[in-house]
Amino acid sequence: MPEGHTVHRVARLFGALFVGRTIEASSPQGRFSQGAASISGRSIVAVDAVGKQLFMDLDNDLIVRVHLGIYGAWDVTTHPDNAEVAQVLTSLGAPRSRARRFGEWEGDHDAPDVFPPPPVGQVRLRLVADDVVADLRGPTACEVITREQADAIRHRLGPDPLVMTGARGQRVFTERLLATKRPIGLVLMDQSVVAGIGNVYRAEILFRHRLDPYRPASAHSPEVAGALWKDWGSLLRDGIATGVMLTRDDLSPSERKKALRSAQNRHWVYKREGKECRVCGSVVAMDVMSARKLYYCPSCQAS
DNA sequence: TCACAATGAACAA
DNA sequence: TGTTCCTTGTGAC
Repeated sequence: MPEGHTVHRVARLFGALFVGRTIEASSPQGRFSQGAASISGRSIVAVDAVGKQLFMDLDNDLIVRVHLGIYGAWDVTTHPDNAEVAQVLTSLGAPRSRARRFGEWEGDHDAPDVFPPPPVGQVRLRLVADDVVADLRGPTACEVITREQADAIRHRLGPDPLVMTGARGQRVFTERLLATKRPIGLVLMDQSVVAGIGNVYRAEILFRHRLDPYRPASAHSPEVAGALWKDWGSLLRDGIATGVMLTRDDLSPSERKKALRSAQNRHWVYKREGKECRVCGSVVAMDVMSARKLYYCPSCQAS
Protein backbone atom coordinates (compact mmCIF):
# COMPACT_ATOMS: atom_id res chain seq x y z
CA MET A 1 0.00 0.00 0.00
CA PRO A 2 2.71 2.53 0.39
CA GLU A 3 2.16 4.22 -2.93
CA GLY A 4 1.26 7.85 -3.16
CA HIS A 5 -2.35 7.50 -2.06
CA THR A 6 -1.34 5.96 1.27
CA VAL A 7 1.00 8.79 2.14
CA HIS A 8 -1.63 11.38 1.31
CA ARG A 9 -4.04 9.55 3.58
CA VAL A 10 -1.52 9.60 6.37
CA ALA A 11 -0.96 13.31 5.83
CA ARG A 12 -4.69 13.93 5.93
CA LEU A 13 -5.20 11.84 9.06
CA PHE A 14 -2.26 13.39 10.87
CA GLY A 15 -3.51 16.81 9.89
CA ALA A 16 -6.70 16.05 11.81
CA LEU A 17 -5.08 14.26 14.73
CA PHE A 18 -1.80 16.03 15.37
CA VAL A 19 -1.64 19.48 13.82
CA GLY A 20 -1.75 22.21 16.43
CA ARG A 21 -1.01 19.79 19.22
CA THR A 22 2.00 19.15 21.38
CA ILE A 23 3.49 15.74 20.85
CA GLU A 24 5.66 13.44 22.88
CA ALA A 25 8.05 11.64 20.58
CA SER A 26 10.09 8.56 21.37
CA SER A 27 11.84 5.69 19.69
CA PRO A 28 10.93 2.50 21.54
CA GLN A 29 13.23 0.60 19.20
CA GLY A 30 16.03 3.02 19.96
CA ARG A 31 17.19 3.72 16.43
CA PHE A 32 15.65 7.18 16.31
CA SER A 33 16.18 8.25 19.89
CA GLN A 34 18.15 11.37 19.06
CA GLY A 35 15.72 12.53 16.39
CA ALA A 36 12.76 11.86 18.64
CA ALA A 37 14.35 13.87 21.43
CA SER A 38 14.82 16.85 19.12
CA ILE A 39 11.09 17.07 18.41
CA SER A 40 9.54 15.82 21.61
CA GLY A 41 7.56 18.44 23.47
CA ARG A 42 7.15 20.57 20.36
CA SER A 43 3.93 21.00 18.47
CA ILE A 44 3.23 19.96 14.91
CA VAL A 45 2.27 22.90 12.72
CA ALA A 46 1.73 21.17 9.37
CA VAL A 47 1.74 17.76 7.73
CA ASP A 48 1.84 17.23 4.02
CA ALA A 49 2.71 14.64 1.41
CA VAL A 50 4.58 14.84 -1.87
CA GLY A 51 4.63 11.59 -3.77
CA LYS A 52 5.66 8.96 -1.25
CA GLN A 53 7.32 11.44 1.10
CA LEU A 54 5.68 12.66 4.27
CA PHE A 55 6.74 15.93 5.89
CA MET A 56 5.80 16.92 9.42
CA ASP A 57 6.70 20.48 10.34
CA LEU A 58 7.47 21.27 13.97
CA ASP A 59 7.22 24.63 15.69
CA ASN A 60 11.00 24.73 16.11
CA ASP A 61 11.60 24.89 12.35
CA LEU A 62 12.61 21.26 12.18
CA ILE A 63 10.90 18.82 9.88
CA VAL A 64 10.42 15.10 10.19
CA ARG A 65 10.66 13.33 6.85
CA VAL A 66 9.26 9.82 6.60
CA HIS A 67 9.43 7.48 3.64
CA LEU A 68 7.74 4.14 4.19
CA GLY A 69 9.56 2.19 1.50
CA ILE A 70 8.20 -1.30 0.91
CA TYR A 71 7.84 -2.37 4.53
CA GLY A 72 7.00 0.75 6.39
CA ALA A 73 3.66 1.31 8.05
CA TRP A 74 1.95 3.51 10.59
CA ASP A 75 -0.33 2.13 13.25
CA VAL A 76 -2.64 4.76 14.65
CA THR A 77 -4.62 4.16 17.80
CA THR A 78 -6.96 6.59 19.46
CA HIS A 79 -8.36 6.64 22.92
CA PRO A 80 -12.10 5.90 22.78
CA ASP A 81 -12.81 9.44 23.94
CA ASN A 82 -11.11 10.95 20.91
CA ALA A 83 -13.77 12.54 18.74
CA GLU A 84 -11.52 14.06 16.10
CA VAL A 85 -12.06 11.27 13.64
CA ALA A 86 -15.03 9.02 13.21
CA GLN A 87 -12.95 6.05 12.17
CA VAL A 88 -9.41 5.33 13.13
CA LEU A 89 -7.11 4.03 10.45
CA THR A 90 -4.52 1.47 11.38
CA SER A 91 -1.75 -0.19 9.45
CA LEU A 92 -1.33 2.59 6.96
CA GLY A 93 1.40 1.35 4.73
CA ALA A 94 2.69 -2.12 4.05
CA PRO A 95 -0.03 -4.77 4.30
CA ARG A 96 -0.65 -5.78 7.87
CA SER A 97 -3.46 -8.17 8.59
CA ARG A 98 -4.17 -7.06 12.10
CA ALA A 99 -5.94 -3.77 12.34
CA ARG A 100 -6.26 -2.77 15.96
CA ARG A 101 -8.28 -0.13 17.66
CA PHE A 102 -7.99 0.71 21.31
CA GLY A 103 -10.84 -0.83 23.25
CA GLU A 104 -12.03 -2.83 20.27
CA TRP A 105 -9.99 -5.98 20.25
CA GLU A 106 -12.62 -8.56 19.52
CA GLY A 107 -11.93 -11.84 21.22
CA ASP A 108 -8.43 -10.74 22.13
CA HIS A 109 -7.81 -11.20 25.80
CA ASP A 110 -4.39 -9.64 25.44
CA ALA A 111 -5.94 -6.30 24.64
CA PRO A 112 -4.19 -3.63 26.64
CA ASP A 113 -6.27 -1.62 29.05
CA VAL A 114 -3.91 1.30 29.27
CA PHE A 115 -3.43 4.20 26.96
CA PRO A 116 -1.21 4.47 25.10
CA PRO A 117 -0.85 0.72 24.61
CA PRO A 118 2.67 -0.69 24.83
CA PRO A 119 4.53 -0.62 21.51
CA VAL A 120 4.46 -3.82 19.49
CA GLY A 121 7.43 -4.86 17.38
CA GLN A 122 10.14 -2.58 16.05
CA VAL A 123 8.68 0.86 16.57
CA ARG A 124 11.12 3.43 15.18
CA LEU A 125 9.05 6.42 16.09
CA ARG A 126 6.11 6.84 18.43
CA LEU A 127 4.13 10.06 18.46
CA VAL A 128 1.69 10.66 21.28
CA ALA A 129 -0.72 13.53 21.70
CA ASP A 130 -2.64 12.65 24.83
CA ASP A 131 -5.49 10.72 23.19
CA VAL A 132 -3.84 9.52 19.99
CA VAL A 133 -0.73 7.50 19.32
CA ALA A 134 0.99 6.77 16.03
CA ASP A 135 3.64 4.07 15.75
CA LEU A 136 5.99 3.94 12.78
CA ARG A 137 7.63 0.64 11.87
CA GLY A 138 10.05 -0.33 9.13
CA PRO A 139 10.43 2.95 7.26
CA THR A 140 13.11 3.36 4.63
CA ALA A 141 13.65 6.89 5.91
CA CYS A 142 12.81 8.66 9.13
CA GLU A 143 14.89 11.72 9.85
CA VAL A 144 14.81 15.20 11.27
CA ILE A 145 15.86 17.77 8.70
CA THR A 146 15.92 21.51 8.15
CA ARG A 147 13.61 23.54 5.96
CA GLU A 148 16.38 23.85 3.37
CA GLN A 149 16.91 20.12 3.26
CA ALA A 150 13.18 19.52 2.92
CA ASP A 151 12.96 22.01 0.08
CA ALA A 152 15.81 20.27 -1.70
CA ILE A 153 13.94 16.97 -1.49
CA ARG A 154 10.70 18.50 -2.72
CA HIS A 155 12.58 20.11 -5.57
CA ARG A 156 14.05 16.89 -6.89
CA LEU A 157 10.67 15.17 -6.95
CA GLY A 158 8.53 15.12 -10.06
CA PRO A 159 5.00 16.51 -10.04
CA ASP A 160 2.37 15.07 -7.72
CA PRO A 161 -1.15 15.71 -9.04
CA LEU A 162 -2.28 16.87 -5.61
CA VAL A 163 0.62 19.26 -5.21
CA MET A 164 1.24 20.59 -8.67
CA THR A 165 -2.31 21.08 -9.76
CA GLY A 166 -3.67 22.53 -12.96
CA ALA A 167 -1.93 22.59 -16.32
CA ARG A 168 1.54 22.99 -14.89
CA GLY A 169 1.73 19.47 -13.51
CA GLN A 170 0.75 17.99 -16.84
CA ARG A 171 3.27 20.14 -18.66
CA VAL A 172 6.17 19.20 -16.39
CA PHE A 173 5.24 15.52 -16.48
CA THR A 174 4.96 15.53 -20.25
CA GLU A 175 8.31 17.26 -20.68
CA ARG A 176 10.10 14.82 -18.45
CA LEU A 177 8.38 11.73 -19.78
CA LEU A 178 9.13 12.51 -23.40
CA ALA A 179 12.70 13.55 -22.66
CA THR A 180 14.02 10.05 -22.11
CA LYS A 181 14.36 6.99 -24.29
CA ARG A 182 14.21 4.65 -21.29
CA PRO A 183 11.28 2.21 -21.36
CA ILE A 184 8.09 3.88 -20.23
CA GLY A 185 7.62 1.07 -17.70
CA LEU A 186 10.74 2.30 -15.94
CA VAL A 187 10.05 6.00 -16.32
CA LEU A 188 6.63 5.88 -14.63
CA MET A 189 8.41 4.55 -11.52
CA ASP A 190 10.98 7.35 -11.59
CA GLN A 191 9.99 9.69 -8.76
CA SER A 192 11.76 12.60 -10.41
CA VAL A 193 9.47 12.28 -13.43
CA VAL A 194 6.21 11.77 -11.56
CA ALA A 195 5.89 11.37 -7.81
CA GLY A 196 3.83 8.74 -6.07
CA ILE A 197 3.48 5.95 -8.62
CA GLY A 198 4.64 2.54 -7.40
CA ASN A 199 4.67 -0.95 -8.79
CA VAL A 200 0.92 -1.49 -8.68
CA TYR A 201 -0.12 1.79 -10.25
CA ARG A 202 2.69 1.49 -12.83
CA ALA A 203 1.40 -1.81 -14.16
CA GLU A 204 -2.24 -0.79 -14.00
CA ILE A 205 -1.83 2.60 -15.67
CA LEU A 206 0.12 1.06 -18.52
CA PHE A 207 -2.62 -1.49 -19.04
CA ARG A 208 -5.41 1.07 -18.83
CA HIS A 209 -3.77 2.88 -21.73
CA ARG A 210 -2.75 -0.32 -23.52
CA LEU A 211 0.88 0.77 -23.58
CA ASP A 212 3.87 -1.47 -24.16
CA PRO A 213 6.05 -1.15 -21.03
CA TYR A 214 9.20 -1.58 -23.12
CA ARG A 215 8.48 1.17 -25.61
CA PRO A 216 10.76 4.19 -25.16
CA ALA A 217 9.03 6.93 -23.21
CA SER A 218 10.08 9.44 -25.86
CA ALA A 219 8.16 7.53 -28.54
CA HIS A 220 4.84 8.65 -27.07
CA SER A 221 2.81 11.68 -28.06
CA PRO A 222 2.08 14.63 -25.79
CA GLU A 223 -1.57 13.60 -26.02
CA VAL A 224 -0.79 10.18 -24.55
CA ALA A 225 1.33 11.80 -21.86
CA GLY A 226 -1.53 14.14 -21.01
CA ALA A 227 -3.94 11.23 -20.77
CA LEU A 228 -1.54 9.37 -18.48
CA TRP A 229 -1.21 12.39 -16.23
CA LYS A 230 -4.95 12.87 -15.95
CA ASP A 231 -5.48 9.18 -15.32
CA TRP A 232 -2.86 9.11 -12.58
CA GLY A 233 -4.56 12.08 -10.97
CA SER A 234 -7.93 10.40 -10.92
CA LEU A 235 -6.52 7.10 -9.68
CA LEU A 236 -4.67 8.91 -6.92
CA ARG A 237 -7.75 10.83 -5.81
CA ASP A 238 -9.79 7.65 -5.83
CA GLY A 239 -7.09 5.80 -3.88
CA ILE A 240 -7.02 8.54 -1.27
CA ALA A 241 -10.79 8.53 -0.96
CA THR A 242 -11.14 4.76 -0.66
CA GLY A 243 -7.78 3.72 0.78
CA VAL A 244 -7.67 1.06 -1.88
CA MET A 245 -5.87 0.74 -5.18
CA LEU A 246 -8.87 -0.26 -7.23
CA THR A 247 -7.74 0.31 -10.77
CA ARG A 248 -10.43 -1.41 -12.81
CA ASP A 249 -12.95 0.82 -14.48
CA ASP A 250 -15.09 -1.99 -15.89
CA LEU A 251 -16.89 -2.91 -12.69
CA SER A 252 -20.54 -2.41 -11.92
CA PRO A 253 -21.28 -0.42 -8.78
CA SER A 254 -21.94 -3.60 -6.80
CA GLU A 255 -18.81 -5.29 -8.13
CA ARG A 256 -16.81 -2.22 -7.25
CA LYS A 257 -18.22 -2.22 -3.74
CA LYS A 258 -17.23 -5.85 -3.35
CA ALA A 259 -13.74 -5.26 -4.72
CA LEU A 260 -13.20 -2.42 -2.27
CA ARG A 261 -13.71 -4.85 0.56
CA SER A 262 -12.37 -8.16 -0.66
CA ALA A 263 -8.91 -7.40 -2.06
CA GLN A 264 -9.82 -9.65 -4.95
CA ASN A 265 -10.43 -8.60 -8.53
CA ARG A 266 -9.07 -5.12 -8.04
CA HIS A 267 -6.53 -5.13 -10.83
CA TRP A 268 -6.22 -5.67 -14.56
CA VAL A 269 -2.79 -7.27 -14.55
CA TYR A 270 -1.01 -6.72 -11.23
CA LYS A 271 -0.12 -10.09 -9.68
CA ARG A 272 -2.17 -11.85 -12.34
CA GLU A 273 0.64 -13.53 -14.28
CA GLY A 274 -0.45 -16.79 -15.88
CA LYS A 275 -4.10 -15.82 -15.71
CA GLU A 276 -6.30 -14.75 -18.55
CA CYS A 277 -6.28 -11.13 -19.55
CA ARG A 278 -9.63 -9.64 -18.56
CA VAL A 279 -9.92 -8.03 -21.98
CA CYS A 280 -8.46 -10.36 -24.60
CA GLY A 281 -8.11 -13.67 -22.76
CA SER A 282 -4.43 -14.17 -23.49
CA VAL A 283 -2.01 -14.96 -20.71
CA VAL A 284 -0.85 -12.11 -18.49
CA ALA A 285 2.95 -11.94 -18.37
CA MET A 286 5.41 -11.08 -15.62
CA ASP A 287 8.95 -9.92 -16.28
CA VAL A 288 11.51 -8.58 -13.89
CA MET A 289 12.31 -5.05 -14.93
CA SER A 290 15.00 -3.32 -12.94
CA ALA A 291 14.54 -5.64 -9.96
CA ARG A 292 10.79 -5.06 -9.80
CA LYS A 293 8.05 -7.30 -11.08
CA LEU A 294 6.35 -5.94 -14.14
CA TYR A 295 2.93 -7.30 -15.03
CA TYR A 296 1.35 -6.75 -18.44
CA CYS A 297 -0.70 -8.28 -21.20
CA PRO A 298 1.62 -8.99 -24.14
CA SER A 299 -1.32 -8.88 -26.52
CA CYS A 300 -3.24 -5.81 -25.37
CA GLN A 301 -0.04 -3.92 -24.67
CA ALA A 302 1.89 -4.66 -27.85
CA SER A 303 3.22 -1.64 -29.67
C1' DT B 1 11.14 -23.08 12.43
C1' DC B 2 12.52 -21.17 8.30
C1' DA B 3 12.64 -19.23 3.72
C1' DC B 4 10.68 -15.81 1.26
C1' DA B 5 8.09 -12.07 -0.63
C1' DA B 6 6.44 -7.19 -0.37
C1' DT B 7 2.87 -1.45 -2.90
C1' DG B 8 11.06 1.33 -2.50
C1' DA B 9 15.13 3.47 -3.25
C1' DA B 10 20.14 4.46 -2.36
C1' DC B 11 24.48 3.01 -3.47
C1' DA B 12 28.53 0.51 -5.57
C1' DA B 13 30.82 -0.87 -9.52
C1' DT C 1 23.29 -4.77 -12.82
C1' DG C 2 23.67 -6.25 -8.32
C1' DT C 3 23.67 -5.39 -3.18
C1' DT C 4 21.95 -3.53 0.86
C1' DC C 5 18.71 -1.74 4.19
C1' DC C 6 14.21 -1.65 6.67
C1' DT C 7 10.14 -5.33 9.17
C1' DT C 8 6.35 -8.40 9.17
C1' DG C 9 3.22 -12.10 7.74
C1' DT C 10 2.66 -16.19 5.07
C1' DG C 11 3.06 -20.65 3.74
C1' DA C 12 5.89 -24.55 3.33
C1' DC C 13 8.17 -28.00 6.15
